[in-house]
Amino acid sequence: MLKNPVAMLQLVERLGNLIRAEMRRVIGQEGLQPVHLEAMIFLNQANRFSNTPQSLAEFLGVTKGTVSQSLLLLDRRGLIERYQDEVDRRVVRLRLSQQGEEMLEAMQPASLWQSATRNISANRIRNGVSALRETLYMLQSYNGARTFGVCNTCIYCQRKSQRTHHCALFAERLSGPETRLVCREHVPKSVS
Amino acid sequence: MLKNPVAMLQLVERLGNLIRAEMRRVIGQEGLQPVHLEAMIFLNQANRFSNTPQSLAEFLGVTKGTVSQSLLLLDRRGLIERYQDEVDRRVVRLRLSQQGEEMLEAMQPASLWQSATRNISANRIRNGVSALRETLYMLQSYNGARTFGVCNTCIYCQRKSQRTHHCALFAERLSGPETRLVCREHVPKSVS
DNA sequence: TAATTTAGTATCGACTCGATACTAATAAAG
DNA sequence: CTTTATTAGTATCGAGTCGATACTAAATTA
Repeated sequence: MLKNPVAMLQLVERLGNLIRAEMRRVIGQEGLQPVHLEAMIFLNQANRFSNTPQSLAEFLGVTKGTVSQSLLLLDRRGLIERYQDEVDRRVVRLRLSQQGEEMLEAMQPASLWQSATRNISANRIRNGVSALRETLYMLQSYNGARTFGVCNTCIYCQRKSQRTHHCALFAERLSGPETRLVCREHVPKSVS
Repeated sequence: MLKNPVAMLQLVERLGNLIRAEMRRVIGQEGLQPVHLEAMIFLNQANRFSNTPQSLAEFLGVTKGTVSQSLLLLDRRGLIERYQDEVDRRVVRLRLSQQGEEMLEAMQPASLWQSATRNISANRIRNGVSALRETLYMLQSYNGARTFGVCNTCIYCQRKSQRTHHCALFAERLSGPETRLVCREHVPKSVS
């Protein structure tokens, strides 16, 4: 019956709602919904093993049928491109279109948050990030959800030289920039 | 271009999505949506100055038209009761019905979160709560949103004796339990 | 007394979302 | 090899959200 964890939950819920409301405000005039912005943010960060409808559905926590509808809309609006995978011809690959990238760049969804956190001490934020991250990992492990972290925090990521890395799961080479992208197969190095 | 605040934003977004997905799971078989659960949680905590459709709309960050629809559904399901205010006959008062209270009690929406935070040090959680709270206050002040805090953290709440408090805004007496309810007119005592 | 504001409801259209049913490509089993 | 799963994705349906708009009725202001 600890009170602080409940307080944290309510803060996260309330902040989440405010973020969604802010998304609605920013994106509403484009005729989009919050989930569309979330999808675009994900596609902007997903690596080449994770830029599929299935992966996006897992990230958003919705069914593949639902995500298929949202992708239809984003495609109609010209914000994403869909193309078939060459190896496995069942899978569809997704990427932001030029227009999608420009829109995402233009609306800067994090700017308000940046202002809001400006006067909070770096140490307090670090502590907050740490507590939230740990909670997230626990919640994800409870329901078997993926962590969707970036490669350089993943147990499968091995540094080969100054500039090249290697993914032990997919057995493929990773460039430096690629190690900062989000992967659906991510397994966190340590749960600290 | 600080990285930690962005990390915190992404964590809050992701946790918010997971909480919504969990809500869907818990409440889906009742034929309800996440927003219905949020409304019920709010109504369970709202004080007698804040238990109205307007107040709920502001809390949820949606329009009064939208909230009116959700209330219609909750009413049809017998989870809330609506009654007219005696003084101002335009306003509708809301409260959970017996059945609504029982349902809310039964599904314990915070239980998974309690488990997830069990092994995090109290100090780290305190820091996290502090950072999140400050961010929330900043975001709320930016867009003029209400803080929706409990009376005993509000500048208008004055302690009269051991057991009775007084609200300087509404100029009314508050019982002890009432000072732990959420108010739409809440103004935080300090932004620390 | 008239004009304005406020609280709430009703209706419409676009979209989400889960459920179900489907297609097509791949993988597994015999 | 062929048959049988399994997997990735799409299509369709119904209930509901959500903003926008238009409305009613009560309260407030002029």
